[in-house]
Amino acid sequence: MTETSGSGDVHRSLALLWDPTGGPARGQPGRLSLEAVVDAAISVADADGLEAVSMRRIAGELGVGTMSLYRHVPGKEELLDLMLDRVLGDDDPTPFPVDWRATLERYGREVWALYRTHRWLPFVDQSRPLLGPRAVTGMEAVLGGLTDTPASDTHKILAFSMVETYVAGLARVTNGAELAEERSGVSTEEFWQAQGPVLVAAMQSGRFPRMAALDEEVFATTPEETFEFGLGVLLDGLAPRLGGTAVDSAG
Amino acid sequence: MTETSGSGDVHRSLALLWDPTGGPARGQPGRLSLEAVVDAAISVADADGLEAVSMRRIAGELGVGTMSLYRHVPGKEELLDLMLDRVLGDDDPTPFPVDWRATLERYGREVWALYRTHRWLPFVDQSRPLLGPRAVTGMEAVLGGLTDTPASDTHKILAFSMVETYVAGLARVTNGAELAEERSGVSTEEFWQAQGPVLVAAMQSGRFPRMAALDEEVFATTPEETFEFGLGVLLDGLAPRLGGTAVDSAG
DNA sequence: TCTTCTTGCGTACACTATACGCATCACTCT
DNA sequence: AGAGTGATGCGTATAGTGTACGCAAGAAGA
Repeated sequence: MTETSGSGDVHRSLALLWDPTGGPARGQPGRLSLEAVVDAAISVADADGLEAVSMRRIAGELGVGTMSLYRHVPGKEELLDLMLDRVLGDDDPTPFPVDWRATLERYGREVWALYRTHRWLPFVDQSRPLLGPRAVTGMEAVLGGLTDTPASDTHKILAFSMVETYVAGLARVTNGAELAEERSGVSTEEFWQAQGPVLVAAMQSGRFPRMAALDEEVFATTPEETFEFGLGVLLDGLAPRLGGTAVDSAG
Repeated sequence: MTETSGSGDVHRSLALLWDPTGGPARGQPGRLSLEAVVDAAISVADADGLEAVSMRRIAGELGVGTMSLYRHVPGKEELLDLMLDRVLGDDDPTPFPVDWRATLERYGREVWALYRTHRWLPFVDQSRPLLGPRAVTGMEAVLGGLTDTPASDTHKILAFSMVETYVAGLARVTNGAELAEERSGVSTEEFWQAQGPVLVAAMQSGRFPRMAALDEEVFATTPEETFEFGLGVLLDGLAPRLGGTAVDSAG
């Protein structure tokens, strides 16, 4: 699976993000809308993955010509940015408790759930995130939950984005494995078994004693278990930097 | 930037990874070799990024016909897998100290350095990692450094891959921003300034008081500072699970 | 020498994004 | 009502992608 880039024309994308009003009421009304295009793209991505999202496919899904899409979206990169902001959800989030640990924990779980629902999401490049209204709203809500820590704003942002980065990375691995399984028809188990013979030979060579001694079930950890482990590590590691108090738990 | 997938024909790739011998000495000797193809691909990726790595481009770089590459590599996905194992370096790594914290710290720094040297690397999908000889060698070395912890093998692997996942995620963001800057000619600063007007308007709306109150320099953290923060958090968070002792440091 | 096997590669096909230009139609102004 | 304006939908064309197929050339074994 190959990475997909966002961020084309910044001004144009921002305008579409913050001002989705239907434009001037001159000329033909138009049966196609920006919202319809973005929604169709998300449907395709949810159903068949990010690499199935092509302009032809979206247009076909909507029953219009391919180039008609370009009347509402500057290009594919901008479309991806719009998809990102769209899936963040419409409604105002329920406020976070004023408790940095509970806030970051809930935020981590929400992001994880979101990335698991839209499995293409962690594969969209976010190195230049366009700040849409929903993204800003969500960030504002998280900041509201972090007001109980004496840490600097810089540390708050660092903590916030570290949770995001880790969860996105884990979701990439998890979703990638699932999608590869569905697409190739080769299950993850079969995939590792296919590597078996070579690995067995390597193990028997005696060059990798510690790897050879590993129990097989070591790699059987479920995504949810991995996520819980990781989230716990993050919160415990952030504690000395945000809480000023001792570590709360261990697992 | 769009995500690139590895993992095509597993058996074929594994054979190429572990047995790069030149094949039977029948027929024409052949001036092209697997190693040359992989090296050329890495050169292109280092110079112009992952999306510049096309079969035509690699062939052109080697002065051969495009389809000649397919005599040595089953396809592009397999080529990416081979590139991955190749950049892990040839030589045996210097052994890790028997100290889980020092080991994971050094491992994290090495992975970070590697991902920063080959900036395309964190964009290659690793959800189905092919275990090449160099990858196995590296993992064996890390396991050797983790023998001082009473934690289970499962927890060792979890800790190990958590460092990998986080560093890869951070490198994706960092490298992605740099590459976008070089490719588009729009600097990161200009990019954020382009978002300025819209964001200022949003801030002045009063709907985002906490975001509006953020100091500007909050987003000026350098990649290295972010990495150091993250690595410290990880090690501190892993301590109660691996060390059985109290937290060592805070920053 | 003749057969066999391998390499190199030209051509073709099915995809991708998107630049350009034209016909169509609705609304606004005269 | 009629003319003018401007946006919409979209057909065509271009430049790129990965790769299946088949053929010519040449070296080693029989």
